[in-house]
Amino acid sequence: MKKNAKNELFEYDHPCPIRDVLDRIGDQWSLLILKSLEHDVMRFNTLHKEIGDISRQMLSRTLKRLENDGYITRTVYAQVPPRVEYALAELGLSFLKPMNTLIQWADENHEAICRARKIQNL
Amino acid sequence: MKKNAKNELFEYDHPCPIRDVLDRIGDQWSLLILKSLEHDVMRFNTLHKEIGDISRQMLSRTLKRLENDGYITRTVYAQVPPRVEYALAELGLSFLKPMNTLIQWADENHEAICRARKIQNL
DNA sequence: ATAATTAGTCTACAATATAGACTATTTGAA
DNA sequence: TTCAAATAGTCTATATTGTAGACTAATTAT
Repeated sequence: MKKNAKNELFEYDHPCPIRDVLDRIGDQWSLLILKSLEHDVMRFNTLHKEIGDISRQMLSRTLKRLENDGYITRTVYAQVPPRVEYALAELGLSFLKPMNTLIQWADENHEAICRARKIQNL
Repeated sequence: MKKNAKNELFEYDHPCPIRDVLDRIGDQWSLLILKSLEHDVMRFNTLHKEIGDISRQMLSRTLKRLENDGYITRTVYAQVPPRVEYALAELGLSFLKPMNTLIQWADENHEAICRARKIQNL
């Protein structure tokens, strides 16, 4: 078990970096959340509405994981009703580049995939 | 509902290409499978062993989806015991580029993520 | 007094994934 | 002959995960 810069214990789950990163951002929601934060700081409910079909529980969990991994920051303002803002952290910012390469590919190949895809319940 | 080149009906799920692509490859296993096929054609059981912690059912399902979307091909040889080979199709091949950009990022930032990460059950 | 607002949490239920037994068919060994 | 081995899955009972929507606390606006 190792320690980070702040002398906290941290995990080093997989010897394989791909696995380690994918286990976190390779889920249904992480990329969508990061993409939503690309241009703006966002509040919880705004994200919830923007993404549309995520449950509050999953949004909450995914945000916590992303924060814990250093992709985003969470800032609480001492107000009522509460104001909590999520923003990309340095790591999240640097992740935009490969993520957008992926998204660009998706854009370019969207039609090809739709054409290849037969109707089936898979 | 539209038709593809072979005059089959196909789905065009989302107006948003990112969603449409992510719904398919943004799961726990697709990227790992595609990565496994990068250099070699592979058989079912070989993939199962190589990935290690995927259940046969999920491997089977994910392969079907990847095939259905045109990322991979499935070739059955008339032998006993059966021989079924999975390989990257054109779309899967073209997907390697953005995927490897992502993987390279993962490699480069693996340590930073581990350092940022505190031990928690998230 | 009451409603509206926010960022979540909680709970009962629904959907999804897992492990591991099972299948059919042939070859090769005892 | 009879048995084991091999392959590509499927099936089923169980375990894990996700969902919808009610709920909370605190304050402002009506």
